[in-house]
Amino acid sequence: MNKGIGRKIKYFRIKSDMTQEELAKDIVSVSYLSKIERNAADANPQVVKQICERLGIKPERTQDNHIQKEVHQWFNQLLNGELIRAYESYQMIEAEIESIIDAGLYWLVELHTLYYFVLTDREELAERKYIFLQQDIDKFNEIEHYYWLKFSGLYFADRYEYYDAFQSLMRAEKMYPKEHFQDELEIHDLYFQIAKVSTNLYYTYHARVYINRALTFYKNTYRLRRCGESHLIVGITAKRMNEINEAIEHFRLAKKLSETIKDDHLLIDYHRAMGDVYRDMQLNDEAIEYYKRTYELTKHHYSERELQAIMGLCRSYAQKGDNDSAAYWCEVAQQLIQTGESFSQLLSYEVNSYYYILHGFDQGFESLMVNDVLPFLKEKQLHYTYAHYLKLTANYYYNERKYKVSADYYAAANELLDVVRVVDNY
DNA sequence: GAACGTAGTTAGGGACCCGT
DNA sequence: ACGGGTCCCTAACTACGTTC
Repeated sequence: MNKGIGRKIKYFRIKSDMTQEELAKDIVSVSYLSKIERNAADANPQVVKQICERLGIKPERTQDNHIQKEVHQWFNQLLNGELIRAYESYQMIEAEIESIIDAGLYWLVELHTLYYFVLTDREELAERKYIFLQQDIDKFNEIEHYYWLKFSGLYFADRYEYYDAFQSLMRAEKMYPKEHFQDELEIHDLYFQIAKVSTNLYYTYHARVYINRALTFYKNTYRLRRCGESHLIVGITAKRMNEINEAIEHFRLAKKLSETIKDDHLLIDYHRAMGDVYRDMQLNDEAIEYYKRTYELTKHHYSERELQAIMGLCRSYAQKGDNDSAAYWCEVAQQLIQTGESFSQLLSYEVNSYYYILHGFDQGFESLMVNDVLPFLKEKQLHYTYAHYLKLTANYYYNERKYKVSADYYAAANELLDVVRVVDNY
């Protein structure tokens, strides 16, 4: 009769800073309250009434449809990335927590809140929510568990922990509760996210397979922004498979879409992707034009994208042999990092290592690699990037005439690249 | 069919265990 | 030491069978 009330009692007891002993006093024993809270005992209505009175809440369940509607609308807004509307909904939902617990939506709301914090860049809140949810994994039902895997995956990805993100998202796909969803939006969102993470891990084959599924769906359902983002990913995979013309074609499609829907982020990413292609082909002047346009579009937003644009310029000039210009942009990057905005650790490390590349190596470089960059990449299991920096370190040792150490680093790098290939072909 | 016996179930409590 | 959870026990109640 009072099934499910335990969760509500526990929530409001903790909220009012009471222990089980305080709440149970003169009503039931502590151990019995513990059972009630865990829904292991179906308590006498009189007992429940007394407990609820002490907590100042209503013992009866609200059979209100409107909150269910409200909450599911919020879930959809998050899925569609409608952040402004999601923000408004969140304010409303937060105020109605009592009804949410009653409606059995408690965990689903908590799980989506994790994703909401990730989407809105509130890293600390997201971390706290992640740790909080992690303690209750065993209480999740099938659907809640699916969302746990998906959202913790996206949480990892947001922290640049792509390897963990990949593992989590793949597990989510395996246990995707098909019967629960009427349309195919959810599964294709998952495919899209897997593709994005795979791209960051250089799992080109995986990225290609998943993004094609997502793109087909987004095309058929006219989700233009996602189409654009998908074309960029397809292009990046094509570039990595040396299909340069195909890559450029997809990037151009993304650009067209970005103009149609007036999406700045997409337009910025297009220019950067084009810059990357031309830099790969050693056409540095063309690359610089695209990176400059990217920089103009992002300038003074103090964002990750701005820093990426600057580093694109730095790399291109360095590759071109124009060390003065490269040093200038490296300096700009260093100043941007010092604004205090939180940039990805990886990008900050790259800026630091470019400083040494451009101004000459010294012990500082060795220390940066051995103490910071390499352990960081190893821990985050970013194999591909790790291999890149291992090679860079190997080069450094080679120039220092420390051939034995250098050879070891080269060997380690090659071994890692094999790991990436094996995982990607799995 | 009333009285009694017995086995099973459930609300509830006390002692103890475990992690912090 | 403290808060919370678990194990095991008891009391009360129920369902069912047996006896007179």
